[in-house]
Amino acid sequence: MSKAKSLTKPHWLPAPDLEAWLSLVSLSTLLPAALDTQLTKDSGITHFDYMVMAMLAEAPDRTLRMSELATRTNGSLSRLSHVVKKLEAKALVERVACETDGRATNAHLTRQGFEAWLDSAPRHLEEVRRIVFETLSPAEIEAMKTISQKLTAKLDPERKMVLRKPKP
Amino acid sequence: MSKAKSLTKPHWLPAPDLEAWLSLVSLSTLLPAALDTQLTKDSGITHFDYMVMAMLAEAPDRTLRMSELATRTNGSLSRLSHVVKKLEAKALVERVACETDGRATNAHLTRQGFEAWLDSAPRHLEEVRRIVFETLSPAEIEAMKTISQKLTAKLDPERKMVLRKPKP
DNA sequence: CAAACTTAGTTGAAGTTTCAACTATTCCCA
DNA sequence: TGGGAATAGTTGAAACTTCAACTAAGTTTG
Repeated sequence: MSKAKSLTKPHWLPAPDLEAWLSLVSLSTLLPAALDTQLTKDSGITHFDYMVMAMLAEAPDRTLRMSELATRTNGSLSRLSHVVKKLEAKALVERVACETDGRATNAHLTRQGFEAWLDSAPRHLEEVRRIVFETLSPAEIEAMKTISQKLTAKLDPERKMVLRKPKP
Repeated sequence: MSKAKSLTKPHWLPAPDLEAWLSLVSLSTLLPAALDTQLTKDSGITHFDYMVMAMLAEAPDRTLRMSELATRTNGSLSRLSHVVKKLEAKALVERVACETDGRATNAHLTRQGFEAWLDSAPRHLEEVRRIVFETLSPAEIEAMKTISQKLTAKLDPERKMVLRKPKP
């Protein structure tokens, strides 16, 4: 007998794989939310703001090209541009035209921005320790690193997610 | 000699731990973005929309309480309410007042919503396979599950992130 | 049983992110 | 060398999420 369009539900992933997948989805939903909550509450910044400041703080001269900063924070150039504008309004970052390339802009973490980052870091890292390093064994931490690196490599094969293809 | 406020950078995480942590941060930034991109392009929905429909599709009667649905999708009730309103406007979901509890609302996946989900699932799962299951060994998949479960347990100790504490 | 509290959900505003369009500069190569 | 293509970045609008305030119904307890 012929069947009408089937209403069978597509668990098209074997049950154990589905469970593993959903646990990863939960993690990548809850983790960013938790980091934003902690940083907003304690320091009035988002986790993305924190990462922007952290990457600048570690860079020579506390300065990076916008596009390099976008790559290091895994953000789009547009997202970064909006966020840097906001941080500039708070005097935490300033933008300086690049002298050797007229198209480029350098983002520079101000002294005040550096100190704000320095202030926020201990409580943030405390939270990171609490969530991750108190929870996992050294072997699990190593596995987490390997797995995360393999997956991000698949997600961003060129190590450059800031790619933008214009229309034909 | 006494020092002014130190400007030493706080790598307050041992280098190997920092590397492991940053790889997890990258993953939980890039993964949701990749899922949204695939689903938006192929099916015009976000990953959160997909999860809402998936959870309803698997539920008896394709129906769940809003608060239960929020828990299963790891979203806030407010976020869910906005999204269900949007999906209702597309006739993919409908809201039905609960008869046994006057405060509660049931979300129900319409026939049309179920078919839309069914249409989107194969391409989505193809992407999930490509990203995760083609990339990791069975042992790594198992490790990913264990690690994700431990971390989400730490992030959401009550299995109920929809908690809201009113002011004193 | 009624006041106080808790639970369930919605809403509008504010903040954030994405998307597409745009400007300006540099690179390439014929 | 000059014109097209690629690169770097910005912007405003639309879409999405969070936050705080709010309504309404159920629960508890003095």
